[in-house]
Amino acid sequence: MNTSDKAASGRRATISDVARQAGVSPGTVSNAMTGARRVDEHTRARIDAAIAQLNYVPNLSARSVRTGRVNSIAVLSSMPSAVSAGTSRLGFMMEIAASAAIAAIEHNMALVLVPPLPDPEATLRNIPFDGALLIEPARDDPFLDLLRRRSTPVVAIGTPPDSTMAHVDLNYGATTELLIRHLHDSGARCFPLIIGASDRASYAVTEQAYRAHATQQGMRPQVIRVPEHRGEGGARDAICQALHENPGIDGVLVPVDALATGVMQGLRDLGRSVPGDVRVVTRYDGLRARSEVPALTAVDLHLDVVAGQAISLLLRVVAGTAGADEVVHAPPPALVTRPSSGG
Amino acid sequence: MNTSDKAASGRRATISDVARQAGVSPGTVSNAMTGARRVDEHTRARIDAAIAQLNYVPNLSARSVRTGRVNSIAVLSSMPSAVSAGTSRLGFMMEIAASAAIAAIEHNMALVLVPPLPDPEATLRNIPFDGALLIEPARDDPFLDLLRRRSTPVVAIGTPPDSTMAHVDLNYGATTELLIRHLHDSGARCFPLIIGASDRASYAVTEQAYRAHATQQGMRPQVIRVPEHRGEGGARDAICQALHENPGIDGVLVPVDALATGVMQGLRDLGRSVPGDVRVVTRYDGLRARSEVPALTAVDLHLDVVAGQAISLLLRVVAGTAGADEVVHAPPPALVTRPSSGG
DNA sequence: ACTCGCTATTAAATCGATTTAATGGAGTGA
DNA sequence: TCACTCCATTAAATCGATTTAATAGCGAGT
Repeated sequence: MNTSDKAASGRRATISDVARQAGVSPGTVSNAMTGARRVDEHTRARIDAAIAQLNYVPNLSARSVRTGRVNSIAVLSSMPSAVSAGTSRLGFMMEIAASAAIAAIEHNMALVLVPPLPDPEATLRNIPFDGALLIEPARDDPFLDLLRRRSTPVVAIGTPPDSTMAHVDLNYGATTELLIRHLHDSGARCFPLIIGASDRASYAVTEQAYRAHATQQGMRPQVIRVPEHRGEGGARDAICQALHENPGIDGVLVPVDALATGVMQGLRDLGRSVPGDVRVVTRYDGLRARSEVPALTAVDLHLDVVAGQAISLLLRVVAGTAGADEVVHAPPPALVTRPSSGG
Repeated sequence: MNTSDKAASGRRATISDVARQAGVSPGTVSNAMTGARRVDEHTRARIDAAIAQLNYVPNLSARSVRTGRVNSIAVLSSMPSAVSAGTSRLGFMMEIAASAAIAAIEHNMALVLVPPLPDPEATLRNIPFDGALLIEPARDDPFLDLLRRRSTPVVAIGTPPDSTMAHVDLNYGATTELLIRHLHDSGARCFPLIIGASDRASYAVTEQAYRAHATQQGMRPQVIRVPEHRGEGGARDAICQALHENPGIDGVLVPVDALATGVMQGLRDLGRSVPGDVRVVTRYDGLRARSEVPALTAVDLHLDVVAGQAISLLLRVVAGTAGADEVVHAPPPALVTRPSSGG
């Protein structure tokens, strides 16, 4: 059944065990497995037999020490968990992660999940990865700085605050215009924009598109910024106050889904009907948007495609065949009409 | 700013660079970092200073070669993707993964996502992990066999088909009884059970509880098994045929959410109203159940808690402080009443 | 003064792979 | 026959950490 004492002693077979069994040197086994150099056909056959016989599985850590690559990609999001997680912990990040995991594995890369945490530095110190997917980073994103210092390849999903970074463009402008036009078409003439208070490109672009629409339509623009860490509660308070000051509000543009459910709570508290009195639209078409009553009109961002684009861009950055500031564009967003806007 | 030529040459600092800078040996630096042995207070201070100065981050692969541990846990699901993923790729697995990632990181473990794939063997060969979370394994689960051969520690979520394996008990029996009682209370007197065709403990236990109810209430039991790979379509066909043969059906117990949405499609096709003509209940309260119209009555399985239980059990199995057949019990399931059952 | 024990430290071995530089043999051409 | 190239293979160096076994220094006990 076997060759040496060591190999029989129950521990995992090593490349040397295989080499001994096949009557070759470890280097040759390595070449046969990785394909780094040619190996004679007959020799290769003996090696393959030995591998099968010893049930050999290469030690990936040992390989990584030499190659300097660990074959894994991290998905990072520093969005406060009040927003990114919520009760069911699903959402934007997990939807991307699910598709990214599949795309990654097709390139023999593992996908590791790095949830938002109080101490990002200590967290990253213990997780090995060759590159990272960073989800909609804010300007003061704690992960971003760490990754820069480590000079780890990064691809952002969504335009990053400083544009000197490879990313997948999520078409923030087109998405906002889609939502605004729909709000307008569904009869809304006076609607505030509710966004988070941190400095994200998505907020900036959204605000810009919103203000453009307002001036064009002669609507008085009202941009409400809610601290992200307050989550739903902050949005609820915000809409209540806004309606108190201006009862004529007949719609709300609230791109972040967690803030949207907060708005819905506020409207229920005030006894306003949706979509009768107020039409509500949000951006991300996730669990929250769909299980709200009534369900929220949202946008299909094609996140499965986006995840695939991000992974292949990242792999190219890691390999050095793409610049560290290359940009790819997500497919055009598509409106998903639901009852919250009268659809 | 630095010490040796090598350290200045732009490459990542190693433990030797730190040692040189602090005027000690690499072994002492290692001891200071890992806490394996005592290190004098003053020495430690010099080492900490050197670490900060050189921006040293330990090479995790090198560490792993020695320790034999890689500090990561895989989440595996071999449920065919027609069921586990679906359009939006969310679901049971991702909900567990999200909470498990947080629980894992709190123990300095990374969580890697391993989606269902055509070639499980090749997949696992390239992913390093110390232990695995296996989601509701079937009897012929391809991952299970691989993990056994590698003698990798595993914890199943949900009772596995052969019970010789550590797992978190998801209370299949109690869950089914909850759903059946609710169906009965909502007026259903003749309802089939629709489950997948593969050999899972959840199906077996569910079927048993269902048959017990049937004999007790004098209802003719009808258990319909749908091939899992056919997903929604299979369930739609199944309910259509069942209603054709027996128009008196006034409810459906369909625990798998992907099959439940198939049933809803079938009922729409036949023009049956839900919950008016037929009451429908499912088990997993995910995206599908919530975004169905009308939304489906389901069960809160407390998956966030379950994920935490699974991770800590797995860590104990890895450490050897828990038997490879230990069982922990999930919190009792709670009914989530929705319109599909008239709630 | 001498031994014993204890602590902090170090030099060297080790983990399991990849990669480099060296080697031997076969084939070619003059 | 000799010199030369080409090829598959190997021995040894290497990656960066941890761990073992050895050592120096010091204080206490007799």
